[in-house]
Amino acid sequence: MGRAPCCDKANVKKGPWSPEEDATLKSYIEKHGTGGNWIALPQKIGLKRCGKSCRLRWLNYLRPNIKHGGFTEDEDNLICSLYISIGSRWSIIAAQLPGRTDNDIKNYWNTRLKKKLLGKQRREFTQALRNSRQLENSKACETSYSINGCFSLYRQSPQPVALPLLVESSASQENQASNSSLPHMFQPEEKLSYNHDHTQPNNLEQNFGTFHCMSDVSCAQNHEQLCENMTCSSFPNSSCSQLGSDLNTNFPAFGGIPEEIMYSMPQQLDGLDGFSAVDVVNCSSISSSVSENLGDTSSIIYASALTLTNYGVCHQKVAQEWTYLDEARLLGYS
DNA sequence: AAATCTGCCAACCGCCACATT
DNA sequence: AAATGTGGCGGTTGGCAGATT
Repeated sequence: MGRAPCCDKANVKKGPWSPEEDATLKSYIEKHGTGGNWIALPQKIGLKRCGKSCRLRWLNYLRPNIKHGGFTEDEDNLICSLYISIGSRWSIIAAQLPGRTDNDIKNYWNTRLKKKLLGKQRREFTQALRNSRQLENSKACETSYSINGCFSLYRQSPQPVALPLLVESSASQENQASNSSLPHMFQPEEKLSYNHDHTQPNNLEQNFGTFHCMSDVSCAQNHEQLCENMTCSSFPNSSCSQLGSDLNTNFPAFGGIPEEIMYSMPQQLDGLDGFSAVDVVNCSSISSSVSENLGDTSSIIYASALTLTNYGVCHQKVAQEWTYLDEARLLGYS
C-alpha cells in the first residue's frame, strides 16, 4: 500500500489566497519550516488548502527575497539566451535569476518577452535581407552555399546564440553523453561552405557566420547532390528529411516553441510584433520533405539568423513563401 | 456609459520520476 | 514487485484591470 491521499479535494479551498491565509502559512514556515511534508502542513496549521497549493504559494509569493515585476534588460537577455539554449525549462532558468520564480519567468516570457524577442528578430531579419540582397547583386555570377543545418546564421546577431546540435563531432558527442539532460549546443567555430572552385573562400562569410551541421557536405555539383549528400553525424542513419522528427525526439525542450512560430501563416503573424522566419525562394530543387522538416525545426532561434539568398539552401513550408515573398515585395525586392 | 477586447498573472491541472509502503 | 503517495515541473486557465470601441 502507498501513503494516505494528500488532501480531501472536496474540502479544499481554491482560488486566491487571503492575507490571513498568507500570514498563517508564512509565520508557520518561518518558525518551523515545512517539516519536509507539504501535504501534511495545511492540516497542521488549520488551512483548508491543498499541500501543493501551500507549496506553490510559499515558493512563488511568500518566500523571502522574492522579486516581482521590474525585469531588467540584463535579466531579459539572460532569459532569452537561456530559453534559446535549453527551452522552456523554467526552473533551471529561474535558478540563474536570484529572487525570480519559475512561474514569474514563465509568465513574463509568455506575455512580453516572447513578443519582444520576436520583434527584435524580425528587425534583424529585415536588415539581413537587405544586406544579402546587396551581396547578391555584387556577386551575381558566383554560386556558393553556406550551411548551418541548411541555414546560415547572420553574424550581426547581437549575442552569441547557442543552438541545438544537429550534427557534431565525435568529441562533442562524448560531451553530450556526459550531460544527457541538456541538448548539446552549437559552437560557432566550424564552418562549411561550398564554392564551385572549392578553393575560394565564400565572400558571404564576411557577412554570414556559418555553423556546421551536415558532416558530409563538402562538395556538391548542384542543389540536388548537395541535399543527397546531407547526412547528420549525430543521427548517423538520418537524412535531412528525418531531421525534423529527430529534433523533436531528441530535443523535447524545443517542443515548446510556439506553434505560431513554427507553422506561421501570414494571418497568424499579424498578432506578433515580429516574427518573420526566413525562407529562400530560389531553392526549389530541395525536396519538400527536407524543406518541411527543416522548416519545422527552425524556430525563433533561427528566425533572424537564417538568411538565405539564392546562393543558399533550404526553404520552409510552401505556405510561408507567401510571407517572405510578400515581405520582400514590401522591401522593394521584387 | 456600456460592452467588448486585451494583457497580465496567480493559481490550478496533469504528468513524471522517485519514494514509500 | 506492485501500488500508491509526494514533490516538482511545465502548460494552461480564469479572473481582474485597463484600454478600446
